[in-house]
Amino acid sequence: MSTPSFGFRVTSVDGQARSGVLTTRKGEVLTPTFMPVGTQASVKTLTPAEVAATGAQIVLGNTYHLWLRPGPEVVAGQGGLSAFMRWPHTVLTDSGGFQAFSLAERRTISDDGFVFRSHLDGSKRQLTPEEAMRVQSLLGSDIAMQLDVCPPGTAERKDVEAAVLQTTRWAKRTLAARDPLQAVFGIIQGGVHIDLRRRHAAELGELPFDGLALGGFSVGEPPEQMHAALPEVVPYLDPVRPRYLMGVGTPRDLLIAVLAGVDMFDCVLPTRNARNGQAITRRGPLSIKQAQYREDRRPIDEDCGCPCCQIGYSRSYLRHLFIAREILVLRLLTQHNLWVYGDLLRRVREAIASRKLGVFAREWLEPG
RNA sequence: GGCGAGGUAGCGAAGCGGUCAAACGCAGCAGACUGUAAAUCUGUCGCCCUAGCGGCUUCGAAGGUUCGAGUCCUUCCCUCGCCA
Repeated sequence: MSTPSFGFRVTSVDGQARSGVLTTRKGEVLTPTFMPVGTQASVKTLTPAEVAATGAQIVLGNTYHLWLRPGPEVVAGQGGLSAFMRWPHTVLTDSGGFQAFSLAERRTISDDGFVFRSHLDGSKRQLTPEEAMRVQSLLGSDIAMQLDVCPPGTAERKDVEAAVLQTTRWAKRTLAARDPLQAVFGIIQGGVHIDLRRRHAAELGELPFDGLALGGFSVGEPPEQMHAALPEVVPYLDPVRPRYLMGVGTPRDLLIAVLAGVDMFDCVLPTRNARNGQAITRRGPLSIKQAQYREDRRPIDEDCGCPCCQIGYSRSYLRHLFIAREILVLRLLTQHNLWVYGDLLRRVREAIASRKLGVFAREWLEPG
């Protein structure tokens, strides 16, 4: 909690929700914040300036992917991840714990760590808590995540409990191996079990992490279970440290989580779904491929300030581009979706500052 | 005019006597996507419906052989190639 250049202060509180300022080596990040995902040192299809224009102040990179390719030494040789990808702002790196979940069939777990069979060439690679910290130090991210054990949403309680225990053991090893100049967040597991979550939050809260994350949500459990758990769990995370809900989510998920006291989010949903033809709007998702838009002259959303909507590209045109497999539409929809998230979080921060988050959230959560 | 190849669902293309409403690809339509192995994946894709080992109509046209024909025979129509 004494990492140089890293800090967090809460500036406004509205119920359980709070807005604040995260300070990193690169500058300030206003919270609540959404972090676009740039797994392989790139927010797919966009330049850093385009990402920043959506309102993002921090992006996420991935230990697992960059570890395998191009290798952390290459990135370090380029001056670190921010310099490498020409994103001059804050970068957070995920630890590879999620790949142990999403690539579960390609890895084994032991007390020491994970052994992956590389998805690139099949070679065996061992990722331990120490290796995850070594790699992230070389990547030079401003915030590193501990290696954790993320059980699927369908896991039985005893397996979730085991994951919690292992994650705590790894948390201690993580801190012993940390780069003292890099902020490090611990990851709380426990699935949808409130008691496990609270206990784990207390355990990790005792350790000198710079922030606390909630992992193991949106991993297959019904969204309502997460929605129900968040207000029961988030207030139990140390309020002086930033709280990060990993891998979440839809605009609705974000609002529910902010109301519960979450400060940071990341999710591939706006970027991946953009590339799969889905525009996210105030009124819900819009699948640009649908035949109903074939002759629709309207933009995705008249009230949106993103380049795509401001230029006035019609749904008809965007549908055509998508069906013709033109690359432009992937960029436009990615920008649009990230813009919607950036705009949403900006409004959320304003609403918290003026203590009107409840009203704001109701409007969003009950579209009509 | 002669010889050869061929006409199968919107398109391309399998099919060589029964289990063929007909493989596969494309196009079409719908859906999924939440710490990114994703510009990916899934379903559907002759017509009808009570949606089923359901009914009906199909494989250029007509006729025939057969218990049974997209598959065999005859004639006709049409494409493409080579030769005149």
